Amino acid sequence: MFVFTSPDGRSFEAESVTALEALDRLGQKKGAVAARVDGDLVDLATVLTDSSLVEAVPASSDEGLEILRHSTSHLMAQAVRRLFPGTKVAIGPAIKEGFYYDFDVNGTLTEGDLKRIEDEMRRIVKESHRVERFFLPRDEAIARFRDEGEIYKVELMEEIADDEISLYRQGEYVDLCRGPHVPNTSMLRHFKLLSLAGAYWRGDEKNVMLTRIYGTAFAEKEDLEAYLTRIEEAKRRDHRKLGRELDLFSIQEEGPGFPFFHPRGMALRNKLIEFWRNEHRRAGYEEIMTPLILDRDLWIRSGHWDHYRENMYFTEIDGAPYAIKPMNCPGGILVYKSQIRSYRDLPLRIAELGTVHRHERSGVLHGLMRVRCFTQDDAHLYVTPDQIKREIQGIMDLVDHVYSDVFGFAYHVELSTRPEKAMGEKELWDRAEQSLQEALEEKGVAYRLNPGDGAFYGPKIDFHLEDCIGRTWQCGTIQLDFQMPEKFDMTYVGSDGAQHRPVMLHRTVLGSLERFMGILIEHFAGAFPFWLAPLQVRILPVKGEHQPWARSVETLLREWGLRVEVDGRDEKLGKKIRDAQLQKIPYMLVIGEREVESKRVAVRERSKGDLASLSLEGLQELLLGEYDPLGDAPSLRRSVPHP
RNA sequence: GCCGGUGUAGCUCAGCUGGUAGAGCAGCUGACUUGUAAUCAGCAGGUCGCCGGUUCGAGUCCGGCCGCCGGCUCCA
Repeated sequence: MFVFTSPDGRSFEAESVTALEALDRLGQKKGAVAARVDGDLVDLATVLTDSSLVEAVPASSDEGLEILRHSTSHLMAQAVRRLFPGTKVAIGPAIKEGFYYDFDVNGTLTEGDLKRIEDEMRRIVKESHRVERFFLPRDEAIARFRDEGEIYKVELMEEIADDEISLYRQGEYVDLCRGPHVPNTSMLRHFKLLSLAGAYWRGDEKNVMLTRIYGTAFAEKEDLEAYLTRIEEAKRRDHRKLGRELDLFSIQEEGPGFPFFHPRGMALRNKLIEFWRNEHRRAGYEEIMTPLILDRDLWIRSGHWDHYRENMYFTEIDGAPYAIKPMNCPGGILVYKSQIRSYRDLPLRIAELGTVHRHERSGVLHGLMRVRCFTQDDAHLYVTPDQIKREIQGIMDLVDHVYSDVFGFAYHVELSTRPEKAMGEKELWDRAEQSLQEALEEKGVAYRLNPGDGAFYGPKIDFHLEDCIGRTWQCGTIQLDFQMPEKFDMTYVGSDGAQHRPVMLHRTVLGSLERFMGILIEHFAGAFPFWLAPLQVRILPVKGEHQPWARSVETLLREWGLRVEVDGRDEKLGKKIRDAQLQKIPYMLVIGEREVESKRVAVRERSKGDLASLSLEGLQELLLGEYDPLGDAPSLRRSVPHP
């Protein structure tokens, strides 16, 4: 006899039961899609052959959803196989917000086919097939799938070491799978196929391209609907859409990947730069600027020619070869080398808002997030080996301050290690990777390992931010580099009077102004905080005759250092308010007869609505009291001139 | 770069099975003189992404190229 116990302490004895029976007898059957037995996820049909702790996995839990989605991907594969005979199936996992399955279809699938596939899926659900696990000896399983032409599954099975292969059957459909799955196709109700995409077999562009179908599934209908609505809502925050609506920037056919910044976008960008300069001055950085175009030999020497050439643009000057810089480091290094450096100068923190050009493949361009010309908020730190960790941690603090304190972004950290085409010796890389890891662990920062994704000259810590639909983008980065100092024979004079080799840190905080602005736009849905808003105040005269006072107030607010304009159009107030709301301008100042007479303004805030009628002193207190990370910037003068 | 989709006025979109383009908003002009999310009327605006082909005739069909969108691969 075995004893089966539930987490809440109930238990019973039995000879042998299935997980489902156990859950039933422990009063936990309802809503379960699988069971957790002594910590392992298993099918409900699994026969329990030892005393164990048995727990239900409800469909709505994270694990339950994953199982539900995984099972739905199988359901989809079954439907595709029915509708498109001869289709070979590849891989179909659950992912963050749904699932996908990759197929090798004869001919092509189009979005119109998704509906048909969904209909077939519903038919299979109605047919109510049991989803059963069974095992075959490895050779037998391989032979069986090979006979059916399932070359992708065969390839996967050949890599499985076990003698027995785990398979699942639902109706006529059999798939290679570890499970667990829901016990019956009838449990799959609330799903939707979302999109169609190409995907390389095993993610390698040298392999054939398969057709991937993305979909999602939820335990409850409302959850699915809420998800679909959320995706729709999120699309309204898309920075490409808002960039056009708020007239921030544009990208033209004449320059794919080369954004044009309009006056409003420039106001935002310049404010961001001002903020950035302020933070870096405080953090002990100096600033330089280096040329966009430099002799090709420099890039051969730096290793870019060997490791980065396909991403570079080249040109010629008086018949001699030059390159447009894809990175700022070589230029920065020349500045370092322009004089003899002493250990007393270190750590040397030299920042540069460096505009770089990189040839990105056409299919990857994406609004401001992925462009071919962008300005990095770069900096290079030249340090002694024993300063490395402290400087790395200093940068991490700066990044966290900017992301968390100032903008309120959630972010995650990755440690990217030695790539395939790395420059330099492995021991140096190991040392560098270890330093970064130590810095992270000492700070207690949670991070993901991203193997093989380092820069060609060094490993890096990456800071990733999310866009409106949850895609993540690398923004900040800290790269530890032992290679360039060698290549360029960089030195400093130590206290011993001898020459020593500095270590170099490459880093960004925002990443690039372009990408960061994209994130900002999506994060705030275009409703920027007051200090960043391209236009902070719009003054709305009720009638034409109120314009003189409106203009006076405008002049005054300019004096205060604010970005302000008057809506002098011959329109009704309601229209002016509507337009200002749509432009997401933080404050509207309504000026009518009452205001002109009393020398006041009626203040409307974009999210709070009509606030109050204020005197100019009261207005100044309100506006200049708004949060501003630039603090007591001298441009904000405090006196109230009387117009 | 690869796979799928897509490309009509500044923006959002109509345009059936081929018969040389239409709406709303925005713009301009005029009237209205306006108080917290759209005043009314008129006018103007398009080589239908580009190139080529089929056809008596192409926005519509075919081919090539370019851009854009979603992925993949690659990256700040």
